[in-house]
Amino acid sequence: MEKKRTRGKSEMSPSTERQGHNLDDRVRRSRATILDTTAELLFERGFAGTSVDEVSRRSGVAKTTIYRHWPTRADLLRDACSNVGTPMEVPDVGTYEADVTALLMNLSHLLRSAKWTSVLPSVIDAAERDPEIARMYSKLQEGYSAPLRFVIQRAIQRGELPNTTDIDVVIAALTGPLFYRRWFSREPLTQSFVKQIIRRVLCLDMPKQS
Amino acid sequence: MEKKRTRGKSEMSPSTERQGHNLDDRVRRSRATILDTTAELLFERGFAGTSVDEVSRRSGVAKTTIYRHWPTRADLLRDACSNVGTPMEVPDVGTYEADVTALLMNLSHLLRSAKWTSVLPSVIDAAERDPEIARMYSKLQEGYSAPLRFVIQRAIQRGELPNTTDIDVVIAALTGPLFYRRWFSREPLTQSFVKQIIRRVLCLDMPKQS
DNA sequence: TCGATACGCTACGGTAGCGTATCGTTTCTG
DNA sequence: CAGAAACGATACGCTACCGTAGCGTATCGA
Repeated sequence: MEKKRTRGKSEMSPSTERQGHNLDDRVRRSRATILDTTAELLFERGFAGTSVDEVSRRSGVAKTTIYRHWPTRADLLRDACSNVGTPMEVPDVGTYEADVTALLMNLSHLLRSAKWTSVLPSVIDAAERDPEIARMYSKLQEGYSAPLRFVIQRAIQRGELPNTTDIDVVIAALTGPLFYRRWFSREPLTQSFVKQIIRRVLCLDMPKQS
Repeated sequence: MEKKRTRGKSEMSPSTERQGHNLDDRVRRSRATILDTTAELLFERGFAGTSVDEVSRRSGVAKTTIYRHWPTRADLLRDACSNVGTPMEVPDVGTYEADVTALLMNLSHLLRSAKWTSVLPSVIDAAERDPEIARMYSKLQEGYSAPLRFVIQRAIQRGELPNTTDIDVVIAALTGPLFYRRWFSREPLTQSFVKQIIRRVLCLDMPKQS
């Protein structure tokens, strides 16, 4: 039938990379294929809709092999989730405002188009009841917010922000509305919206209220 | 299978029971019990973890009876979800800032303690793939944001805000960070945090930069 | 009181999924 | 080339769940 195993570039995930040099090539290929297919299914069907049988069918890897590498379904899903997301680079455009704008525009673009965004509610839902997933998600979350945190810290050092600034509050004030728009209100996430948020949070133009 | 009846009360969807006073007491009791238990299970186990069998076991209502009122599990869950949430009252403290503060303090309290918050990610996850649930959730979301929308509109009429204000942006800017804190960053949702968000978004005191 | 309606109980068919076992085959390594 | 390790294929047992059927019982309303 259909074997969509791509033998081209065996790209391996960072989590398995550390033991990579000691590992059999077959192992690396299997793991990569399984993880890729699992992620793909997660994006399509979410956490609850992703089964080991389906991963096996779609990937062409025998179910036996899957269980040779992950003792249980939960372990596989956790492993596959722990790599979702798109690492964002730290911009250095010169000013705090420009940095923030670059970062948030990038983020809003991801929220609009990146496939992995469709699985995030599943992960958060799972984290609500599974402490292990909660831990895994915390690491993810750290990664998401790291660039923005860096930019804010740099702005403080540069004197663009008072050193009493609560960084976590600023992060929440800036990214929270984007996340809200993507998942909670489900309104379009336009560039205009992002700019207005930035203006408000950074208090760039002052409304005329006395 | 007889569908024609002596009385005009043939099959009614439970969600459209405007004629509740005409209903058999047994029907009202059954539906209420089933819906309550379903909601309870949803809070505990989320969307995927709530089964009809378990609702039957816990509620003591026969599974047959459940299927007499909801044709399928999805219908039951959708119906049970469509009532979650806590209706918030519109405050009238006098000023825009005070109104917003009252509302957001209330919201943050709900986000910290209300049981139904644990099921919201499940609903949002389901809405990501099921358009019918997406519609149902849209109505929920409208209800959540209605009080704040009203307060903002009133402030515009009072002249406290410019009439060019984009209401949806303000709603996102104010509530987004709270939601972010509750589900995405999983940091504590303190009163101090809420106040800082309000200060920033309303640009109350500001080190206007430059 | 009496008919209509709702309910409870039990059982069932069907499906999907998890995780294991067996055994033959391929592929890496020394 | 030979042994070891990994993989594939198939089958299986088990559980949970969905949704339905049949039939007897309880309850409502007139």
